[in-house]
Amino acid sequence: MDEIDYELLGQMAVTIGDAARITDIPIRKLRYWEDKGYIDSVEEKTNTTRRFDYYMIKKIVLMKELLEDGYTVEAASNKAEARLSTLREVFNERSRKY
Amino acid sequence: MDEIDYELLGQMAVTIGDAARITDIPIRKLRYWEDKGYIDSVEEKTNTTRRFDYYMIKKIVLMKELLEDGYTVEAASNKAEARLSTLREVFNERSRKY
DNA sequence: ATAATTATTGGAGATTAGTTACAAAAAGGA
DNA sequence: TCCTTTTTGTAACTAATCTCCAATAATTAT
Repeated sequence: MDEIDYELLGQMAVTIGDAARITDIPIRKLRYWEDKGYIDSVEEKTNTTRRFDYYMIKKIVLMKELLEDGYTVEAASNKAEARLSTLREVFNERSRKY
Repeated sequence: MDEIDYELLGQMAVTIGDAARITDIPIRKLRYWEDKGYIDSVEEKTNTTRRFDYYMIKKIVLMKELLEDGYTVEAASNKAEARLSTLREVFNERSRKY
């Protein structure tokens, strides 16, 4: 009962407002990044409003650091993806089925 | 980069609608349980709407099983708390500060 | 310097999701 | 039956998010 239940974690996705607060990236910017394809929100059947899962929050935080370091948004996205590849696999395996 | 970041996880709380979907407990029932003090939503300064964190989702799922097993809501709540005590400690340590 | 590309931001108007509060209906036990 | 626990309904309201059209910065290229 100590380890994290990935089945549950995979289903826990936060709203864009919460994502903005957690990552300290404005809502407007998150939507822009999604428009451009740098980040993705979970596609759901039930919800019409966006949700961001643990992996994506992690990626956004990492992108933020890379941007402060001088990378372009695209480069930051690519580098973040590369660094989080193992985490992503875990999330792809146990992806939520709404 | 493989392990779960509890700082992040501690901040990822879902809406009541998502909690209902994830746990398969009706929204109305979740509110009733909260009214009675069997479960708690995170108190936030920013949000006026409820949020349930990983620990609470876990507790709700466990309560559901115990209820199906014939326990009363109160008993199920107590038993769930007991079983998840170590997980709760982790969440208390690294509680989110909104 | 001007033009083109990349990145960010604003706001109106509509929609969805969540809130409380009062109330009623089941279900279980003494 | 009576009392308590548990669950559910709904109305009226507030909060949060959505899309879409557009504008402004900032950076890079010619």
